[in-house]
Amino acid sequence: MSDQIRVRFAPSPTGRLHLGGARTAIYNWAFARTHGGTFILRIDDTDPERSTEENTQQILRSMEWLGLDWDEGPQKGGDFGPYFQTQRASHYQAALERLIEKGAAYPCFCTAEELEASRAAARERGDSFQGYQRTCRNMDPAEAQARIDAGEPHVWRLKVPEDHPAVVFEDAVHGTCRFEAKELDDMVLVRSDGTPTYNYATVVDDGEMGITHVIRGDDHLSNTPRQILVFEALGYKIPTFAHLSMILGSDGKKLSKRHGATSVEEYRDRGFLNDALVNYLALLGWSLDGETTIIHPDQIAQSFTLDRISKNPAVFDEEKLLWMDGEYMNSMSDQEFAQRILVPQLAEAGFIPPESYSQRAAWYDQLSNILKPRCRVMGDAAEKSRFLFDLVYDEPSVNKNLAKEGTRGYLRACYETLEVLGDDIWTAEDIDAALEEVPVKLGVPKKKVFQALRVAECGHQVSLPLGPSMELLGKRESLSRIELADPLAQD
RNA sequence: GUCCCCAUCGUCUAGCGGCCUAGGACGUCGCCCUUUCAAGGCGAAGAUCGCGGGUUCGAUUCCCGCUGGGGGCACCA
Repeated sequence: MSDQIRVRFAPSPTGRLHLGGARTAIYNWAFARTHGGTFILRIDDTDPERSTEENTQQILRSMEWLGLDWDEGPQKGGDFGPYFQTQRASHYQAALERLIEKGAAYPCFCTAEELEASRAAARERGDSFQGYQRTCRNMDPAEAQARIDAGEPHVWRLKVPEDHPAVVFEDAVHGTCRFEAKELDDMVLVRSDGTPTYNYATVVDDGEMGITHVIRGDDHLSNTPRQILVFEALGYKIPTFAHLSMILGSDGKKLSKRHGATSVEEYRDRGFLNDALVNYLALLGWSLDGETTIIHPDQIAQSFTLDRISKNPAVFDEEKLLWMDGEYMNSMSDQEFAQRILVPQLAEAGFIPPESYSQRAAWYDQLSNILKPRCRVMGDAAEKSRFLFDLVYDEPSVNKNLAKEGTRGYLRACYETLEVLGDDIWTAEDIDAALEEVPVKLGVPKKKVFQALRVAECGHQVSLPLGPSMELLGKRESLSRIELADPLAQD
């Protein structure tokens, strides 16, 4: 029974995949995976004005990057295609014909102006119902046909049964939802240009694709009763609905561009890990047990249930995402971090050739080891290790730690101590051990000595640990950096 | 205007009538570690569970009203 589950994510290619959409996709995917169901990707491109091929590709790439693999859809195919609404015109047409035959749809010749006027009048009167007044509903069929034949523009509307009872459905996250039938007017199914409306196309597709659970944004909750009416008219099995609350910006308003980065690819480009983003987004409105926060995507794909989805809208908190991304980085092995993050980042920054890992694997692994706990996003890796490739003195750091009385003596003492170390024992432990004696001998606070040396070696008063950094730099380079800094120091 | 949805620390949340002197996580603030920055360890502050009525021996949990947010009401999705 559980293997019968079929869910879909149906984005409109009117823009990039944004965080809200991504979360919806994650929930659908995780739900399908957890229950051994089928995850379908469908492109709802019925809006020719705003839909673009580029956006479609963009969305597919974001889905792939997030690791949300789909079983049916673009690039995959499937038995229920096509998976682009623009290619499904014949299905909508056929469904409309069935409705007309059943007397469940009728043509309406009202113009947009007439409808607007009627709506305005209803508002004037203070009517509670301001929808379509069913002007054309009872038109003589012969007259209607004559006007159609004469080429008069018309739309097709759903003929909601006269005495339809209230529409009641059980939403998986909201519980029982009830809408009085009188609130629902005879919605437009097909526009005068022959294209289907969203609420119609969606139902035809969901019905024909055998969707069992519709997991989507809260903004569709009010559309649901309308859609149910269409499901009924078409004789499709009505799926279970699960409406997700919205993702808000820090000001409590719906998340939008003015809150900063909102698309998946922006986060990818800023160096976030896909798994961390999926983990974070999944937790924005869903919880495993209320205690666990780090849940790997493959674990989410094994334990996702609809009953643990929260009803409240959630504020997107980038700080927490940043923290989580750091957690994912820090939990990688040195080797994985080196190959997946460090080397690519250094190559991108132009410090090393792209294929240099194998030549100095141990060196990169070692660097990764001290880098990992200090990174929140990928870019930090190159930024925090650039001093190894390109020494740049930070003015404030030099002024505060190097351009001070006595520093020349500190550096020389360090130099002399390190110089005598054999090349074969140039390890962080040896370096640290040897250096330990310097401030003691000089009788000065170790902080003064080490911060001066740190700036000499790394160019900045904040850096990776000194010993390991010098080991990575090598004896020759480390010593020459001390000499190089000599002019900056003082007696 | 009307219909609908939502309401627990600054933020994400646990809670599905007594286990709650409301738990976890991010963030914040201390302390420890320490030659910097992180990471890690320990700890603290932070929520009269939006407000007011009920129901009940007992409400964060159930019901009603209010308030505050949000969404729909299109030949947009």
